[in-house]
Amino acid sequence: MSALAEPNRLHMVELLRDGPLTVGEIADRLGLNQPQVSKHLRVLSEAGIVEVQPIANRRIYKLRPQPLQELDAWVKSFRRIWDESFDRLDAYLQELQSQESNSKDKP
Amino acid sequence: MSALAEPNRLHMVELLRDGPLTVGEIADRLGLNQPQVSKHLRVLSEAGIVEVQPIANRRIYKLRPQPLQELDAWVKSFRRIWDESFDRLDAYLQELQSQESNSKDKP
DNA sequence: TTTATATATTCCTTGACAGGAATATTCCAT
DNA sequence: ATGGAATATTCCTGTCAAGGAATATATAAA
Repeated sequence: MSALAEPNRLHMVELLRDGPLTVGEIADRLGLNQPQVSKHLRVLSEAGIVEVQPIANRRIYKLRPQPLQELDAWVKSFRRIWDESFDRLDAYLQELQSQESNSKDKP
Repeated sequence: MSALAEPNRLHMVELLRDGPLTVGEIADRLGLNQPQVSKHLRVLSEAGIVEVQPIANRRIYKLRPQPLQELDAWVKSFRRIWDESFDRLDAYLQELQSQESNSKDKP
């Protein structure tokens, strides 16, 4: 997840959403110079977010599905927070209160 | 998204998935000391991921739905990458090739 | 075999950020 | 009013990561 925290890398991922691209193309479209793009792609690659296929001179990068699927699953685990109106604040307040009275009752 | 990049903060968010919690409780369950927890919560709060409700002495933190919804939407925009078998590598290779012959034809 | 193109790597510097320790603040209880 | 809990803030320090410039590597082209 920290690989996606860097803004330029996030942009790269969004670029690659529309299909594979070459290092140079990414650099062009994002207005970055080539070395930084290579470095960022290296990070994305080591995070498993991206994979590379060498074609002659160039290297074509494309997204790997798995990490996105995992992220999707992770986000889904929060669904009930907005699906049902999931507040639990009232419940929690009572919980707190009962804890306090417990510790008062048995000093 | 960079707010979630920090491992402890990610853990906090996962903790809060099960309901609101107090600063002290978060510190206990994650084995962190209180000042760091407050600092991380501040970051999460400024990122809009978390909101606070003061109750007497304590501050109860809970998740806000919106950022998670947005993240969900973002991830969904990548669905076709694994829904349909979305490779586009072949297409892209031909694209590359035609570009090259173009630049050769008009020197 | 030399030259050019595409990409990766290294070195350096700078800025941001996390953790630790100490302190400030706020509220409750006595 | 005073002491004590719960939380926030500040200061300091070390670490790490990003960007720039230069260079290395590999492949194609001449």
